[in-house]
Amino acid sequence: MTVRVRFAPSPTGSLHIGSVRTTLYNYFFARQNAGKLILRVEDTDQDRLVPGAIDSIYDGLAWLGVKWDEGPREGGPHAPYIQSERLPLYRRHAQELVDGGAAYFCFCSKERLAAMRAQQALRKEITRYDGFCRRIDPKEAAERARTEPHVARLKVPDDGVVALDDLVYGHIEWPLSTIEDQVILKSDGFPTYHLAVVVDDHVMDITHVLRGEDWLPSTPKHLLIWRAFGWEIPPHAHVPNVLGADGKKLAKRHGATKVEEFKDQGYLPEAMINYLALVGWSPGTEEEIFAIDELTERWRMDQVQRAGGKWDRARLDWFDGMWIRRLAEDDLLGRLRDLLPAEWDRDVIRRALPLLRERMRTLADARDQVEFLFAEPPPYEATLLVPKKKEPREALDLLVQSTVVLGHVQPFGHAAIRAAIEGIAAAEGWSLKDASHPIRVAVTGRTVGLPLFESLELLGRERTMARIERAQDLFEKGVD
RNA sequence: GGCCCGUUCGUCUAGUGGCCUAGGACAUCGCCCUCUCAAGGCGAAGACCACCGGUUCGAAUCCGGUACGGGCUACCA
Repeated sequence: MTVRVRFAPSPTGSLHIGSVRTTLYNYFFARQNAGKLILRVEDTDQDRLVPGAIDSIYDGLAWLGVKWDEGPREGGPHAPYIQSERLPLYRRHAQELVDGGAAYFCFCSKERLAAMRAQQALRKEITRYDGFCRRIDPKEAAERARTEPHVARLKVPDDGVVALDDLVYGHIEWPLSTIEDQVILKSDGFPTYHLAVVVDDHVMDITHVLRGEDWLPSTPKHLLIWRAFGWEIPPHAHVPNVLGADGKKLAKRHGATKVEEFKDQGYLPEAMINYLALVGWSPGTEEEIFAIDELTERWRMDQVQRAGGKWDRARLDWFDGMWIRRLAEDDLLGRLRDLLPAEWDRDVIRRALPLLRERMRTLADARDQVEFLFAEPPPYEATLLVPKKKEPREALDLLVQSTVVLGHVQPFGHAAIRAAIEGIAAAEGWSLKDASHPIRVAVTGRTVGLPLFESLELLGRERTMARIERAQDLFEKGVD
């Protein structure tokens, strides 16, 4: 039997990094078993649909490089893969349960249900459906169902237990007395999630249900539905959630949660995958840099953590830096393409790359770092040119000296430039560090940046000199 | 309230009865390297393994309880 797993997002928003992590685990599992990964869109709640959500799922996973075998756009033997397009299937199955006596029609109004729950809460009882419509004769119920609005509810036995041997969490039991007669078909004719997942997982031959831990509490409901149909229940594996820093489910208020936000911020998909895979799973060794194919090879279900993991941006940043430094030069350059103005000379950027890449946390950092090579430095105060413990006059002096010397350096390469500046520094009794400072500010407008001598080489003699001379002019007003 | 799950450095984690006076990584701090900033190297600090009790010659590891945290408790998924 070939392994078939699925990821089943609801199109209620943009692709969330928490669901990406779960999707990743499904992907690893499918791939390492030479199985199939299925994308199924669970849009049974028509009120919560968000336009563009499916695009976001496709875009996000495409960016990450996660591929699947069957889905809404790629089709497959069980199409359609969007639940709202499979309505007759669910209705038929709900009817089958009603006919078999495992489910029944319920005509209770929302008002009655609300009042009932309020009463129960008041008496400090468990709030659950009281079985009012269970007592209606099936024939009468069928008759009323023709004209009256109704839902279908699963008839849950009053006592006994349901149990699951979860591949991650182990054996779990639920007393049936705490589970209410679950709605399986809503009054708008749509199935609830509970009916739809079970029917689809069965019909689509899903061999392993691998999903987020937050589904654990509804699992007994699903188990009961599987049981009611008399279908064989596939193994289930729940994986812990990705949490916010406060330990609660990761949500918007914790900051960026959509993959597209990370893409836009210049993160590498490799880093995202690497980081995310390691929240909730560990190879059991001390290695931690893994490409998606290595993860696919190494990941094991029995190494999946049970406790939820907190989102840690700083750690993601570290992974991102590692991956930026691992990328081949051409590759890095390619990814920078859209982040840098087209008119910036790619050859210059390529030459700056070795200096640049160690200073990037994300791809978005590149622009700032190399901007001085293509544009004049932003305005700055003359005082910025003066190193600590030096006088403005001394700084001006040094700049003057440097234009003299840099005018003759041959060739205008970093080694010769360095030697020249070292020469001035020695003559003036300055440290190289201090001597570099005014020149760096003159040329870049900043006190920190790429290595200076290489930067000057990239800039070229003419522009270097022009900028240093302009810096000298700044002193005209200020000094004596 | 009820049901279920969880609990090893701030964070991600190693650890499946003796190798643990608990290892690694991120973050933090210091030193080195060094033209700045990074990167890199070295080092420090940081966890009485939630707590209490039991089993055992021996427990982070097994058992029970408690506490705390989380999830669910909808005609949401």
